[in-house]
Amino acid sequence: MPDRPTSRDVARLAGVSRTTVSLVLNNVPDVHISPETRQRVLEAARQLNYYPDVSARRLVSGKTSTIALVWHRGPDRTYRDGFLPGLLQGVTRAARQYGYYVLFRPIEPDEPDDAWVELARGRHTDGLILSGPRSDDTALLDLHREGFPLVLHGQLPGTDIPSVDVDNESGAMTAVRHLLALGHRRIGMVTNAPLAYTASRQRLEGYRRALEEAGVPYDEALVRYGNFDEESGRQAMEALLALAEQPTAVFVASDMVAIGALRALREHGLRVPEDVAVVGFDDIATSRYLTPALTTVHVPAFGLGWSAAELLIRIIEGDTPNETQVRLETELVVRESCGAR
Amino acid sequence: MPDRPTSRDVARLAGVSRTTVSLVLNNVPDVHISPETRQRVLEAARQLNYYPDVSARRLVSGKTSTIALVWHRGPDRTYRDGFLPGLLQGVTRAARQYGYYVLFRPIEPDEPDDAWVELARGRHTDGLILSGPRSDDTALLDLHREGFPLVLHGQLPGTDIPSVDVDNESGAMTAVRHLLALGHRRIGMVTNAPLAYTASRQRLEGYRRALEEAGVPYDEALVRYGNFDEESGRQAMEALLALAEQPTAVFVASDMVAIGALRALREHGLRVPEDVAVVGFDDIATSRYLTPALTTVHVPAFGLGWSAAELLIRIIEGDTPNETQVRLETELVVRESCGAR
DNA sequence: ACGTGTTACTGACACGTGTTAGTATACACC
DNA sequence: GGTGTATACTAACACGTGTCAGTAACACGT
Repeated sequence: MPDRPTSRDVARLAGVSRTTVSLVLNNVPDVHISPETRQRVLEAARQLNYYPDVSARRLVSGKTSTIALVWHRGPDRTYRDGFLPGLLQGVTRAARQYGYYVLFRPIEPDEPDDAWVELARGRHTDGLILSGPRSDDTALLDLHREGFPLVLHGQLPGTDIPSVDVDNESGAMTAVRHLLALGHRRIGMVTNAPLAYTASRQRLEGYRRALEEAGVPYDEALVRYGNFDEESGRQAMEALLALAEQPTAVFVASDMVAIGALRALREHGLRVPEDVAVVGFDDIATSRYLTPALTTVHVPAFGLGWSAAELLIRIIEGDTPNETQVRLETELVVRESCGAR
Repeated sequence: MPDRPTSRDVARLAGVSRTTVSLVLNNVPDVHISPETRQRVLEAARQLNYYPDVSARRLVSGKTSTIALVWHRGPDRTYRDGFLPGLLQGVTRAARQYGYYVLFRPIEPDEPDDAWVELARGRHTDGLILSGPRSDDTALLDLHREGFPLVLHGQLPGTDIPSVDVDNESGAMTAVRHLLALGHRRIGMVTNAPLAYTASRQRLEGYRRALEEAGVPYDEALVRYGNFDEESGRQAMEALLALAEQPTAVFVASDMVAIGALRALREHGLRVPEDVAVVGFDDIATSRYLTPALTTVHVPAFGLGWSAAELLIRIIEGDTPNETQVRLETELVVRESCGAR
């Protein structure tokens, strides 16, 4: 393995100083280099197959041109795994557009929650996107206070840390409005997760407001709580079916949980959508292939990734955006399970 | 934003030289530091919340402690997207275990195929995992010849570049053997992709060998070619159903393609598995939720990621493994579509 | 002849760390 | 009392780059 060429080698070959090499290769503006010299330097660099050492460049410039995506592995594994490719593609695409690299850093359950801080403190990256933030993370607040560029994917109530998320409440409203428009009045709900999760509370609130808007009284007996997975959906649906007055439609605020709900309905010999209509949330890849295909609320994974990265890079580059709390709209995807066709 | 503390600040506070700080914090062996001094240094570092600057460290040590996963976005988008989370988790887990970071670099269709070489040439990383390599990539061969650490995910016939892949042929054999054991003799096959792809050829070869082993003659009319997506599977199945003598079972070498095949069967009013048994390949997340649930060959995404990263890191650290062509075994997942239950 | 400005470059420093070679002291050994 | 050795540290260099201050040559107007 021959020694890597440095800018010194290029300078020697071109018969100029190292400074000139740097000026030419970086296309520094407002500096005069004769066309012949410029050409000689470029030719020498090409001939030696010279690539600048990014570590040295990082050290002297103080910029890493790298952002990191920190991925907390929580209990909602399945859903988030389906979400990752889109999000990551959005992040990397925006990063590339602005000339940044992307470091991917999952935090495994056996690691401390703040295992990611070294990325910031050790100058690994110029900024961080944190997916699935915890409010008890003091390191997070410290870094934000010190002005380190951060963007959250998901919400952290009570802070002004820039964040990107989907508009959960409006998404849930759209879903429930759709069921109301189809004539349903007795509409049950299964949440995606316990109410400790912000998204769960917001989706429930959307359900509530849609009912209110239509003049349908809110009935607590019709609300059950999912817990990310299929099994929790099955149990929640069982509970709703045990009611004296069964719902004619159910809004399940997570496709994964909805899969369990559909199974419970099938086990009870009930047809979807004829006997009970179902609408989900998330639009995971599987939903379109279910029988019946699941009507659901699409979450724009790519858009979230793109927005998060773009917002972060703006902050890094000192451009202070006037809106740092980005909420993307969802979209209702009508398939078979709601009975609209 | 106050200035970041450097090792010089720590040294000053602890009343020692910068060298001593480095020796203490890196726990350099075979060097004698008195317990009191050691304690003073650690205390000073803690007090200043000192983290070493990795760019400086990288520059002087010549090591980046980073590996990159290069992700070519090819035509098999859907399948590979489902594959990414597992692979990435495997890569990052192995990386963490050995103290490496992971840079994720997708190559978009509008980029040149060798857009990733700057990662190697510019000393961004100590080594690369390339997913979906192309054999016409001369930059790849150059780097390998120069001794740059590389591991391929997927195979590149005719080179000795270390690679990690699934044993496609044996996986296909297991699937077809299963159908043979269930009594089927007229077994069709739909490939996952055109035969230009190594994996397609290998899976077809597995089908062939399993038939041969059972004394069933190979009939070219029973073989059709998929092209990654659902629609190609539907068309291939249509063609098989148009045969005078229809198959009683079909091995579809891709779950995504199998979904299309199932749709064609449904459209023809045929029941699965009663009229036609189906076995897929890949075990994408959706397969278990199909109706009927798809029997398929599980591909260990996590294991592939883990193996690739571990192999790469071994190579980086100068440990020359005697086996550089890793082939992981698949596992048949029996569900409903094969009729074994 | 003189000052001014422009062009085309270069020398030297700085970034923050790891590491080698070296120094000063203390102590043991015959 | 000289030699050898272990202990506890430090001074100085190196990694490869970006950039600021400076310089030599030359043109130009008066």
